[in-house]
Amino acid sequence: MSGTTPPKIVSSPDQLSFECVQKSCGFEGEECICRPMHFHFDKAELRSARTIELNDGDQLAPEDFSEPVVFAVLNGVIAVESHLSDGRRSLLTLRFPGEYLDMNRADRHASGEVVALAPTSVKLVPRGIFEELLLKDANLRRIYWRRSTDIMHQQFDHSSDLGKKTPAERMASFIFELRNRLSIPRFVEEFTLPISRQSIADYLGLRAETVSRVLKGLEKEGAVKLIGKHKIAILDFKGLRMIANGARPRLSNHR
Amino acid sequence: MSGTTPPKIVSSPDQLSFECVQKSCGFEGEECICRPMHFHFDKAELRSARTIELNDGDQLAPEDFSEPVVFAVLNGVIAVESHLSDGRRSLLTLRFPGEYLDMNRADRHASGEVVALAPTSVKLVPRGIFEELLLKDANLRRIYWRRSTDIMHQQFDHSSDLGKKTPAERMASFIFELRNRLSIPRFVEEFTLPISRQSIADYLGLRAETVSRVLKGLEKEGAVKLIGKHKIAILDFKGLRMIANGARPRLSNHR
DNA sequence: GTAGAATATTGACTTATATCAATGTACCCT
DNA sequence: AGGGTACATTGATATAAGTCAATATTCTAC
Repeated sequence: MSGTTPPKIVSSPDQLSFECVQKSCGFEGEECICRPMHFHFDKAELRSARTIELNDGDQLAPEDFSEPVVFAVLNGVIAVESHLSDGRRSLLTLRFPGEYLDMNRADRHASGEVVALAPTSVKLVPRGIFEELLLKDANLRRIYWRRSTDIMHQQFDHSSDLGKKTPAERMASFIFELRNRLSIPRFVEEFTLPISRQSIADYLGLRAETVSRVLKGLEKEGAVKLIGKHKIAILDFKGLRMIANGARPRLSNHR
Repeated sequence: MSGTTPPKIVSSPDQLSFECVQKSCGFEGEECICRPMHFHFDKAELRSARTIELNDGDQLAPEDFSEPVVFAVLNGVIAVESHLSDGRRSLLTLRFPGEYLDMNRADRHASGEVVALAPTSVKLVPRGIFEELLLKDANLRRIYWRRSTDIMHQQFDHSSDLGKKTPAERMASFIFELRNRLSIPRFVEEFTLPISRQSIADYLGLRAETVSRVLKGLEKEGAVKLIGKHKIAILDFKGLRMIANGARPRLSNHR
């Protein structure tokens, strides 16, 4: 019912922000269906919640975990990062604008640090306050429960990527994951890779060199087109989808 | 406050059942702290829920997903299983006795089938009924929310295993994961590997042959002892923990 | 606009683990 | 108890992706 028609954006904006995502989905305000959590985090009760600004590489401070919290990403990207004792780095999960991350001190100790992978602002809602709100608001509850299982299944998909897929297949999956989670609409052809090659590698269980080679390989295959270093366009949706699903016999990715 | 003292079990029972887990934790009834969800799934409101019996390899039937459900594992093991188009199999997540799995039809379509990896019984609670109960029961709610973030962080840990760990490190992590999730108490030395080598491999993103070799390697190192094919004892906790955390320089696992 | 630093790409080489194939062992059923 | 099937182990080999090192590109700050 919003009077506006979808704006004719063909490439998504560089800066990752909720407003951009919202705009690119073609709807506004309560009409925006792409990131439903955000609006609920924006309720009056939550407006008072502290907003934290982070730069690329910044870690959330320990004191931000002194009680269980829900982080709501307004713009940028955050990740849960873990390091093995010898320094190997993994990014266990990513959160984009409009998404949230449940954390508490014990969890953090177990699984890793929360870091920003770009200039980021997150709203920090104490878990207790959030739970009270959940109890009062059936609609929020419905959305939250729905979203929670979505997130779990995102993690499952990610495990599937890491467990048995080749680098090219992981990369193809990741490109679709980005497209979905950034709510890039159909009519947008090219969009920004919001994190560095190194971070992509650490998320996909690869080395940065391999990410480079695989991206080039996908480009040679005609599946995608790289525009500069940080933008990508999917040229062959079907082909890329097949690669992501492991349908292709094999993709020789080395040179 | 329970009058009973912990039974002197030194090896855990072969059959994976809630009663066994409960017994091996050394407490009984409401005193049993190891698997809190189970008792709540055992409430009067849920007793009416259908129980399904499955054999090793059985898939939950599509009609069991016609509405969103919570599966509560009473005994055995279930897994979410996915297959890439060329047949590669992954086990995305495991659920042991006392644990639960949220599923709905859409999820299932996205992430895979639910299968049993052993003779198993699961209680099938319609999501709607479960949510009503959650609203009424603050204690259940607390436990459920707590458990939900635990499960999420279990998935994170698993991603960390899959992303950057060597086969030996994954295996070491998995042994601890089993020990924890089966609530094997300290005084129990040996316990049963509840799933096949192939399933371990598919959960850890390895091949069955590699699992074999790695287990043998860990045994040679003196970290564990294999008793028959399905029991294992941890001999060197600290050493195994170091391997799991990637602290060891490297472990030559081939022959 | 240029210098310097950070990030990304490319190349040559190594090796861990997958693969393929054979053998061994456990378990189930009659 | 024994025969057959499924599961697990062991061995030999190939290769995908990691590693190390050099070069190129992009970004930032002055």
